[in-house]
Amino acid sequence: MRSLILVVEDEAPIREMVRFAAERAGFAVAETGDAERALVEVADRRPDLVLVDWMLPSMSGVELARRLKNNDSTRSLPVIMLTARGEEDDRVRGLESGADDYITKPFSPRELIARIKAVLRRYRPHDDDAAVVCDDLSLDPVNHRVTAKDAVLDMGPTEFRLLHFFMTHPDRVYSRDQLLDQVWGQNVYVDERTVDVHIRRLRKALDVHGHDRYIQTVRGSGYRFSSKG
Amino acid sequence: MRSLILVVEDEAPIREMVRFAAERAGFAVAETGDAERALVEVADRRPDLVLVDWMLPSMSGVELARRLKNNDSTRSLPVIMLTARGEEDDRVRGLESGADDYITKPFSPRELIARIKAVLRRYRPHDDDAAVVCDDLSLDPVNHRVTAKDAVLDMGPTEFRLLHFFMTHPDRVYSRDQLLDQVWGQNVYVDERTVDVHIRRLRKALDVHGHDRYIQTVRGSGYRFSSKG
DNA sequence: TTGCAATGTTACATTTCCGTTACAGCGGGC
DNA sequence: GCCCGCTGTAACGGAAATGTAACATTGCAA
Repeated sequence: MRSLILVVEDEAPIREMVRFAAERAGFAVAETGDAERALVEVADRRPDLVLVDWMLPSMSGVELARRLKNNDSTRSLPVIMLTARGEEDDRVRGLESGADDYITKPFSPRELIARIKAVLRRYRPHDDDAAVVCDDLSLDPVNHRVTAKDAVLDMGPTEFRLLHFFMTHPDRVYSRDQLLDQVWGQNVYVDERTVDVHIRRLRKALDVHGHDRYIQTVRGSGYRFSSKG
Repeated sequence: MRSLILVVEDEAPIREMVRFAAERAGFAVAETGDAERALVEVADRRPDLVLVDWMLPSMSGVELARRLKNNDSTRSLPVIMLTARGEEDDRVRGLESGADDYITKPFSPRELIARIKAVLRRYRPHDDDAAVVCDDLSLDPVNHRVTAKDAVLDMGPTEFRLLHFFMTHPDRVYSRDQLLDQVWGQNVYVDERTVDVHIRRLRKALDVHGHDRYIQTVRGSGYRFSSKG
């Protein structure tokens, strides 16, 4: 049985409707009205999906979504945002915060189910937390640590996620768009050239002694990580 | 230059805004108010994306999306639906009809661009990525790499696309015009003699040892790629 | 063979793409 | 509050790729 967590302020109609719809779709529903509490629930229950109301007492829904997406252990958790505001700027901020989709209130149970299914369908589950080894490199997702020949490499979070993606998908060219999708998130709208900069930073971090031979540029297409030097 | 087709009834604000946003994002915009006409435009212009208004005179946007998704040649074409607020049931039908996303009016240029980019990013992996092998040559579209007897051949992007087309259409004569259409694009006009130059460059790249026997000149007609030496 | 048109080859200016650096904004930790 | 690390954007310079033109060569026909 799949499960979802509903984070919503005290709004009886919404709560009842979501419960009705979700249970019809085969989801177990847990709910809380407090964002801090929601973080604990997520860690505890490990749900398949989180529904977050835009307005929350202690923390905004945007902030909650952002926190979930900034945490490595919850990044792969789909988040749908509930919002009453038709003001488009807020909706963009909702998407940019990392939410995978949003629904504008009022909405029907049918729409909710359709969106849940759509999000789960297009969501690709992240790889598990197994350590990854390529040639001389060893990456430990749990401890956020990369070592090359017993030397611990220093890099930022984005560079780490980028390297993690590369090491789990080696020897294949990825466009900047695809990398943004996979490493930054599907609803993040940043300039493609940002990838270049982080590639540079990652190369610098990997370049312990001598030239980095892992990341290759494929002109006009993107970048490729080579598993064997 | 990427292009999109906007299918919308006579609504000047929407049309102007989409045009503004799309051009800023580097899209050429073609528009029509008629769904039947849109199907023709799609076949003709082969756009990268279609924006469909939910309300259309001759055919509903839902119906148009369904038709596009039921046709093999247009199935991989991303469709975004534009819909007025408050019709959540319709929005569900929009998603179920096969549209890849929808935007609720009113929306900002920023949101539109974000959604367009997200949808295109999602679609990129559906590119044809089957390896092609002819005689001694092996072409890998994913890695943009060509090998001949374990030797990696070095060539530019245009030469690569040219060779890719040849290897997927061997043993047939193509005129310079046809090659420009297939390899450069339908609405790009460059001098026909440019083909000669790139043929030359490709021949040079393929000419590892001895004379290249793959590309033959058919005087007065064009070039032919021979699958077997 | 000669002449002409088609094609091969090379050179070069322009454009596009990428590496690199600098910097401002933002959030977290103290 | 302040400092500091991380992030995304902009700007600049250089390298690769492209398209055009000029010249050389080939092939066909008269």
